[in-house]
Amino acid sequence: MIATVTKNQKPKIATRRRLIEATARLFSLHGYNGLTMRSVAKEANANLAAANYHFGSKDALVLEMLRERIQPINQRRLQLLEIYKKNQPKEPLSVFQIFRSLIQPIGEEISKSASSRCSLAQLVARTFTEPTKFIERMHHRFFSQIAEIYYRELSLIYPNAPAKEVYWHLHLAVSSMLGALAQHRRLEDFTKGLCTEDQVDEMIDRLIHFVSQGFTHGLRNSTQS
Amino acid sequence: MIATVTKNQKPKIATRRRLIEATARLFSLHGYNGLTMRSVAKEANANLAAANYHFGSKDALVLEMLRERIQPINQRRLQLLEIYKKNQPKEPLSVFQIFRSLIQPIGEEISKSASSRCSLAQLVARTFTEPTKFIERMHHRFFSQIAEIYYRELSLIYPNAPAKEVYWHLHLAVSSMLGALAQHRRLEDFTKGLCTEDQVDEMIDRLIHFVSQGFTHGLRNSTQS
DNA sequence: AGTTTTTTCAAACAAGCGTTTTAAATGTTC
DNA sequence: GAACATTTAAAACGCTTGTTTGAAAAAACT
Repeated sequence: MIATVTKNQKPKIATRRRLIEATARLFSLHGYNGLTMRSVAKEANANLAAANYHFGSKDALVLEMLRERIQPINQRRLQLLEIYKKNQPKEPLSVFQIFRSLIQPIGEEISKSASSRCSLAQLVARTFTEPTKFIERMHHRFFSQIAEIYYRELSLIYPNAPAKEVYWHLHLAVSSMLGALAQHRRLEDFTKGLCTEDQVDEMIDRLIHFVSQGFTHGLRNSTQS
Repeated sequence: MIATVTKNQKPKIATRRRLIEATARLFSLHGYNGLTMRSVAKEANANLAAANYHFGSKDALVLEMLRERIQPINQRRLQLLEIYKKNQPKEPLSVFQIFRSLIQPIGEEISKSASSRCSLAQLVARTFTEPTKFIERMHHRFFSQIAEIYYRELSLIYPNAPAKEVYWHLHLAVSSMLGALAQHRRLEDFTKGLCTEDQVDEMIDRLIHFVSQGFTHGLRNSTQS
């Protein structure tokens, strides 16, 4: 039942790859419920049964696709945090640096996948709006630990601030980030063409500033050390 | 086919009401695709055919429900803007007041509907993530004009700022608002119980501050008059 | 070579979807 | 009470969904 490659590790990985890529495209366009096995098969030029053969179920297919997309972003986040820390071993990170490390990697991945730029933004954002149970599991698996890391970094800057206060604004910052990613496709329409959807770098840059400022100035009892 | 009440204006409005209420609950929980006519009928203790009889189609049912929810909020927004203006006819509105008028009405409606507090937040937020075409129509019908009004108000405060700049940050502010509404249900989980989901007023209050600060300090060339 | 494993393919499965259609039941008006 | 419009009720209509099946094709291995 399960595909186990014994020796030659690359017998015909093409189909499996195409299925995942197609899933990513269609998921970001239409969400979980809007994605059908038949549409995936068609988009990937594969047979309907292929997806079930390679992944077992629709859930497993989408989950694998998400894991593949999200994990590199999270690794890059931690990497950026480490880089910033090494560059200034004496002083603690700034709020701006922290949110830069959180948001920048998404921008990098969006820019990397040249075709259909906003699809990854849509994908990440949709991950937080889809109500399905398996997405809930997803969050606990991929986002809960990284959220904890960022909470710790921020509370290092505001050692006297109540934990509740830091959590509140981290929550708002993350929500803003996700909202901005989700709404990005509407940018051009919303601004009557003044801002175009392909200005991903500018969006990311502005978003980092926006969130940092909101966090810094919105924080009550902000007894910064 | 279409229900037209001739004389006695309230023949049996109960079913129609229950259908809309059920639609609101299920829509905010499961989105458009996750909402089925059968689940609506069951939730409303009505027959499967009742919804189609009263509204004609699933689209029309959901659209009517959304209209009923969104229009009072938009009216209240404009009303708040007018009130603030009357209270200070000489000086222009502040950024804080503008975003207060934008966000506060949602909090009021959430608090009003005592049962299932976060459902309206979910509902409004979902309205912006659902990809369905009829929701796109929805936006142009109910949100495009009010977005224009808020752009004008903000550009009154920053008369020298480029339109693009104001649009950019209004977009970010609105995205943050929607993100915060969408993520509200995750607040308790995200903050490990420190912040509870029923603290709607606090969330709204913090959100207004967060967004105002992000807008004010994030704005480049912010030559405030 | 031959054998076995892996992959593809077309077809069918049961279940759920929005909608329509019938009829009966209920309420309203004269 | 009769005639009417309005509302329920149950069943069925096509259609799409995720998944399974069984045989054919391809690839890998000895």
